[in-house]
Amino acid sequence: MPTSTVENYLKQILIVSLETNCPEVPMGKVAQGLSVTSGTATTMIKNLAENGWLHYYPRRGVRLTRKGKALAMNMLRRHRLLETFLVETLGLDWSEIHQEAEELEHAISEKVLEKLDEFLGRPRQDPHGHPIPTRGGVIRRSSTQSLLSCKAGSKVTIESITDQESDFLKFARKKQLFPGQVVSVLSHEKLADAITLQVGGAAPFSLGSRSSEKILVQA
Amino acid sequence: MPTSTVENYLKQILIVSLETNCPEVPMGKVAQGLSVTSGTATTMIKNLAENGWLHYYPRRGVRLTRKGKALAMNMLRRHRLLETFLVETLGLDWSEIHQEAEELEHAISEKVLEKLDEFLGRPRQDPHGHPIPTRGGVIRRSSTQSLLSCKAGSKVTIESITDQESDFLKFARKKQLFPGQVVSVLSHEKLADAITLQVGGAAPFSLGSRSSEKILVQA
DNA sequence: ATGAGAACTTTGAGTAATCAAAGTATATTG
DNA sequence: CAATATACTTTGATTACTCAAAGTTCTCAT
Repeated sequence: MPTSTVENYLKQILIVSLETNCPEVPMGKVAQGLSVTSGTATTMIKNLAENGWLHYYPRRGVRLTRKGKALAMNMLRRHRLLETFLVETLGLDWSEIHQEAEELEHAISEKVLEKLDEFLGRPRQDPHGHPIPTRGGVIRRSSTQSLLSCKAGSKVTIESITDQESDFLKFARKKQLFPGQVVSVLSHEKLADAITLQVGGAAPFSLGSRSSEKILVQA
Repeated sequence: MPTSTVENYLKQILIVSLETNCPEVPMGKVAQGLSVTSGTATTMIKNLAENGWLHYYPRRGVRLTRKGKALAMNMLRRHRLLETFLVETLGLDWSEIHQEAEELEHAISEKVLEKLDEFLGRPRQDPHGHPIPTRGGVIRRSSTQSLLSCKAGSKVTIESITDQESDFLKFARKKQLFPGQVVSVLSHEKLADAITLQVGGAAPFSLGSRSSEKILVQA
């Protein structure tokens, strides 16, 4: 059984490699992400390599093995399911759940995790809008997701606008809604059929479901 | 912040002192309850004493300070609330929750614990029937005795099962021995060390003293 | 191409927890 | 009371981290 330190290192490496879209992660990022000195990271990484969690290329970086990636994905799944639980079920604030989940993810068993997933209705995204890996360790690409399905508090990047109406596109452009833009979902009132958004530092505004489902986003 | 090892030692000492109804706990019980060698327990206890968690009387035993008892009670609260959550909300089996809670209790924050308590409707007892300490660290005691002290012919209600062994709990459930069940004591042979019971309409069966003293009841 | 600085590794030491085995005190029992 | 068994403590070693500080390699700008 891997210790929670091992779990943290692997998860951190996975997160960086997903962020940078590159499987090889430099040592500096590892040390920095885990708030340890670079010497500590080197020692630990050599140990992880010996145990088959990753490949270590001295002075260049690190790359997860299949086994390492599987565990890291599982940690991401745990983390994101727990965050979902903390917000959806217990009503904790969006801003305070990360640290909580960070602790709990090492303590929850596979069995409890499955029950939790079931209880939550097998959510596809956490409250931040990040995709939750499947039990098999796969991240379903969320590009088909529309703004309509985003939860309040999530932060998403616009991928495309699925409408050719020039009026709508003009409106979208005026509101800075175009691919690449980062949008904060301030609220999502299902009953009022309204999503309130903010783009950059501009004033917040609302969209109805008709409009928001035309906007495809990525977490 | 105490480590989870510290938390475990203190909780174990509290449990034994509640069971034996005596605040002083011998080293042997500590080592045994935590599955460590006696030497390990001695070393650790000396360290706990230095940090004000307990008083250490060499070759006699150990007694929690107010500070130590407060933390231990808090651990018991965490443990029992988590067990309740695992059974009530996630539907885990009664017999498998102890080990799960054992891990989670060290990872859950005070804030999440309060939200959980609220979500569960501030339960007073866990699924085993054990009382859940209040936030202030107080156990509301009810007048209970063990099945061992019941006379032939009496009819009692099970309040709790004071054993965490998964095998025993499975057996107990098979025999319908769980909190809330009404049990008729058909006979109690002191010399044969056997108590014969009937639960509901099922066939009568017998328990030895070892087992029957683990079952706490109310008249 | 070189020398300064960044990025990384090595070394030596510390902490928290553990065990096995040897040592010591206390209780029991002949 | 002495012999033994039980309960406990001490000692020395190990594991899994961690840091600070010294040492090494690489990159890139002049």
